[in-house]
Amino acid sequence: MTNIQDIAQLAKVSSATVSRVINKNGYVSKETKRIVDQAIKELDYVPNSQAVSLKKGSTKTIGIVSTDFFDTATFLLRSFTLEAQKEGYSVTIFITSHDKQKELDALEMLKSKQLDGIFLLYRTNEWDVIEQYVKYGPIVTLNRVESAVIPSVYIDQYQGYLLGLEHLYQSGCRKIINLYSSELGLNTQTRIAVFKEFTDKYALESHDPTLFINLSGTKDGATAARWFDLQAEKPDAFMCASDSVAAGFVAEAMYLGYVAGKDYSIIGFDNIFLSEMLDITTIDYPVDLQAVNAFHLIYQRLTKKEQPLQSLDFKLIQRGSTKPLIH
Amino acid sequence: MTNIQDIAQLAKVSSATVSRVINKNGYVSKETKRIVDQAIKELDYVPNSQAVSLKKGSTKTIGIVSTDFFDTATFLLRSFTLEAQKEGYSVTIFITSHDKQKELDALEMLKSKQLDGIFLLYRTNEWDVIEQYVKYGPIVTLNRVESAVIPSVYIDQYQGYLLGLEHLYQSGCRKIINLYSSELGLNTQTRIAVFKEFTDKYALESHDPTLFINLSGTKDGATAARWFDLQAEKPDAFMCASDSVAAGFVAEAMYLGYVAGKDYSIIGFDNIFLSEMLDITTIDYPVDLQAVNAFHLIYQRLTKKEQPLQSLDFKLIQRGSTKPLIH
DNA sequence: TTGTAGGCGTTATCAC
DNA sequence: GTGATAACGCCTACAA
Repeated sequence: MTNIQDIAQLAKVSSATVSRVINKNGYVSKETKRIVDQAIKELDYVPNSQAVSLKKGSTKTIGIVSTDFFDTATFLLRSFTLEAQKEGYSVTIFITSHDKQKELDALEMLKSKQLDGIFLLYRTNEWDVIEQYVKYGPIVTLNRVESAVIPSVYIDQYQGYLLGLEHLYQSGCRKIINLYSSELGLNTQTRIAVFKEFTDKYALESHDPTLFINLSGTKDGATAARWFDLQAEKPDAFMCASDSVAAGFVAEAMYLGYVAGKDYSIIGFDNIFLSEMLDITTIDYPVDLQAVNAFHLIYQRLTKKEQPLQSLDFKLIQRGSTKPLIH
Repeated sequence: MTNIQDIAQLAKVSSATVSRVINKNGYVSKETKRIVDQAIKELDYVPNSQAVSLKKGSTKTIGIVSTDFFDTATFLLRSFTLEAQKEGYSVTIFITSHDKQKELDALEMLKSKQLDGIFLLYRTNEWDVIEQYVKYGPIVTLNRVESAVIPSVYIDQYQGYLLGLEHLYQSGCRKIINLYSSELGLNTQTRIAVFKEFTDKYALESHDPTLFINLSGTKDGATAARWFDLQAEKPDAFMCASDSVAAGFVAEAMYLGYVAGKDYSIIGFDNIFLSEMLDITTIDYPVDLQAVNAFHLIYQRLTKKEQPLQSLDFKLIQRGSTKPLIH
């Protein structure tokens, strides 16, 4: 493979001069620059990035680590990568499949200098073991975490969730069921708390949260729809933890003969294409901005350059799966 | 940062010995191995992978390049990464957004040794410029391409598509409309040809293909459904290029009052969760195996180790969006 | 404005 | 079995 020496030889200069031309630093006369550029073109030369990395101590590569890549994770991956590319960084992905060792492998790459930083979407190891690695490079996470060393782009779903509940109330719903996701997640905890506040405020009927927990995919939504079908005394409305669940519910309910927005109301969460496709009211929040912020946090720590973080707001996207407001 | 010299010093041996211990090659006595391992543990040492890469001339990293990452592309990404991880490779992703330069940037990384190989999902540049890069490392693609140097894991949709058409015919449909995807794609060409054969065989009515071309997302499916609604003389059935299109059609048609499998028949393609969710008959083929094969092709060229490729078969997944067969 | 030379951290080929 | 030592390809003081 052609290297910097070959260029130096052909251009009849030293390798140092060639390096200066390539990196555009240090003095080099117009004429020699021309000759060197010519030689580079002639031999079709491009610097060996392994050598550059070794010398500079950075690979300009950031890892994105998750238990798996579905739904929102793929959107985050996409936005994060696009943002990283703008600054000349590459993104390499790590799927842990809930395997602690695999997550550690990725973390070790930070230590072995293969990665400059890590965006950890959904973790598997305990926080204290993950924190051990921040001394090797910046780690940013999506999870909510109280850590002095690991910043998070987590956004509290409190506001968004309340937005949905209020909308249901204003449109006349009085018996609302929550479809929660992961049992242990802090989001679920938040939702349970918010729902209690909400039912207290309007003196509404509450329900046992444990009956509708760990629902995350479209299949879980379909299961909930079949439950709905069997009830003698049916609830007014469903508040879902994700669009996937809402979509699964709506699709299955449709086959059972129930029309969303008429026979019952339902609200999703995330505003991905599923809710748009099935005309489901949902809560929107900027997933892409979350990813952009994650990159900026890492970039800041890497370069000391400040990059402003965008603030993230929830928005209710009103569609056909809920009734219009009562005035 | 602690390096191999530090270990050598602490263990009172030379760096060469330490290297032997780490790489498990060459002779080293049980006792010294013990001492060295001890020192490594004590200083929490891990080899700098940049230096290893430089020395060995490989980064154990493969790039996956696509215009974007949606739908099937994310499944391919996922399966490919899982397979690569098994052999100790990392995968870094490149989104070109149809920008030729961005695709070239990724290709250049092969040249600059940052990547050992590339899996090119959806290309942007012409094949002859892409072929220039195979001398720097293996490139495998998903597209169908007649190239001596770029192998493809493409599978001819002929069989799968015919499977769908025959099913429609056997269940009584006589006026069938095709919803094609990308105008220039070879898959579309294949489909148009197969459809002609099919209509000739059964002496059925054909239709102008250009009317239903470039349909790829759920929105395009919805548009087609609205067209269907407006027709005085309606077709029996729709054969779609993807589940996304079929799903968009079914969802929109539902809101317009048409029930799939009753008022019309429709078949998707890909068998992703969308078709399962909306109970749409579809054509299944193993996307994951395609990705696995892609990795194996790259791996073979990188290591000279043979890895058997799996054969890929189409399968009709019969669901509620088509009528039962007539006996 | 340009060249020399040392070093980034590792591996591999020699000797011993 | 083990230890010097020369690469791998590049960057960057420091000299000239």
